[in-house]
Amino acid sequence: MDQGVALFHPEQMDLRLSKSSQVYELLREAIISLRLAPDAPILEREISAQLGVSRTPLREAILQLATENLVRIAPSDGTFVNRIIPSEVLQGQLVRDTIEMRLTRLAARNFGDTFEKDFELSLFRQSSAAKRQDVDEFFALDNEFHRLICQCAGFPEAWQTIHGATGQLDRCRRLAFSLEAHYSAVYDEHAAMYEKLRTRDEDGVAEIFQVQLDSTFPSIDILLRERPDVVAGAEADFDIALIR
Amino acid sequence: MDQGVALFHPEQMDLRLSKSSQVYELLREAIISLRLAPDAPILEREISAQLGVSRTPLREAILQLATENLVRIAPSDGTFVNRIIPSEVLQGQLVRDTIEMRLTRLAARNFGDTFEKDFELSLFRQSSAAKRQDVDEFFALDNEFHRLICQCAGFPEAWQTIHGATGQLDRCRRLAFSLEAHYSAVYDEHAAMYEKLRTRDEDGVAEIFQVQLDSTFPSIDILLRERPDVVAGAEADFDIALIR
DNA sequence: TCCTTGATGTTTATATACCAATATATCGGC
DNA sequence: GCCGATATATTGGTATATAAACATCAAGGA
Repeated sequence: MDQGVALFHPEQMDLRLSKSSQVYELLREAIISLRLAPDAPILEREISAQLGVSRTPLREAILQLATENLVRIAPSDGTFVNRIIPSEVLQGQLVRDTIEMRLTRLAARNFGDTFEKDFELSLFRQSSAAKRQDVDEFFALDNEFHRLICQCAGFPEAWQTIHGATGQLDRCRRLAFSLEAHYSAVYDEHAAMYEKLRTRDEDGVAEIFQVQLDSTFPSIDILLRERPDVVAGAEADFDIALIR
Repeated sequence: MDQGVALFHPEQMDLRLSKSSQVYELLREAIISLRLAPDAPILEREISAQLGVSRTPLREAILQLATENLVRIAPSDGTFVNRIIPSEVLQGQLVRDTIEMRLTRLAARNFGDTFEKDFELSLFRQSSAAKRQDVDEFFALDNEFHRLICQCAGFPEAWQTIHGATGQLDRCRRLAFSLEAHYSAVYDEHAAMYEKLRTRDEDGVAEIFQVQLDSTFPSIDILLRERPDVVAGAEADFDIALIR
């Protein structure tokens, strides 16, 4: 009813996972990429029909998104995609700046040779996606790269914690990325990080990662300038000094 | 069938929340307190009957617990309480040591007088629970105290991230607590932290919090000595040096 | 003896239908 | 135009049924 063309199709799903997980991944990607825009309603009946699943797994997926504050469930009213909430973007930045930074240092300290081929494959795919200017793919590979670092640090489950706390931040980074398309800069940073990891240069990898983290702040500026409509509240809420 | 007496009763539930959330809190508390022991099966039919809710909200609660790795869902086999997983205890410690430490410092920097009464009420209730030697209550208030600090730091949602990452750690702390019952030491630390927060002494509060964080390591020793049966894997897996 | 095979029962995973509660929109009356 | 009754849509929760996967164990053959 709402859209002329359906946003979701059954063939998008990854059949190896449970239905709930498949639907969750699909919805999350749609929200992060802004294909599902802030304030857009999520109709259980409509989406379950589009995807060919029942309300049960769909509801489970939506609940998960609600715990990440990506959607807002208003009982007896509807479920809606949340706008980008400045304080939660900053919270995500705080999480990356603390845990992920610590894990990245640990990964350098404990780097094991068995990860070499994983990193090299990841970097190759990144360069490939960069050449094709494929935002979706590159952004997914960016996440995979950092998840790989968590594994390398010996705390693979920690990625879940980080990922669950950076939904709002990801929307912001992703949007800035699609507007700026600075593929090569990010690729170069990742390649440099890998070199430092491989040589167990803890301070070296931390320094580069800090640069990448700080590049979020210009992204926030871009977001505010280009798409104030997707942000909740006033510009002043982005008080970056709060976390420095 | 499994137990002579039912672990759960309908009257335990907090009616202000949704059924899913009520069941989630109840199950989580039971797991953290070890009333639901590791390897114990969680039967959807049985528990939904005990609590007087249908399988749908119960399942949603179980799924949430599964994302925290407190339970393991084996499709077509059963759902079981996980043992305490050393690497995830350390991960929880890592999370507290990084994010929560940062937030605690922020709370001191931004302390607002409106929080004074909240802290004072919390401390009063802590001392009351300590007098009564009420482990359940004191442990819950301990968590509430740290959550309050997150609020005070301006990132109330961040508690969710911390809480979701420290389930395994909490079981360990909680068990050591019930074996040691060092109520007064923890209360004194909290009172001292509040004093430092109130006077906006960032380094001061950080120092005390660090002491409290470090007290986890003796707790791990207690856990290994007294209850090796609830731990997954070998003692050697607790390689604390990994995160120092 | 050992291995394979298949029957059987249990459990989760999903689907479906239905009811309750409630927020919102609609529409009529003034 | 404003207000209130009513209709409608949506989530929350219940109940039940079916499917699919798996563990277990007995039976049977090499």
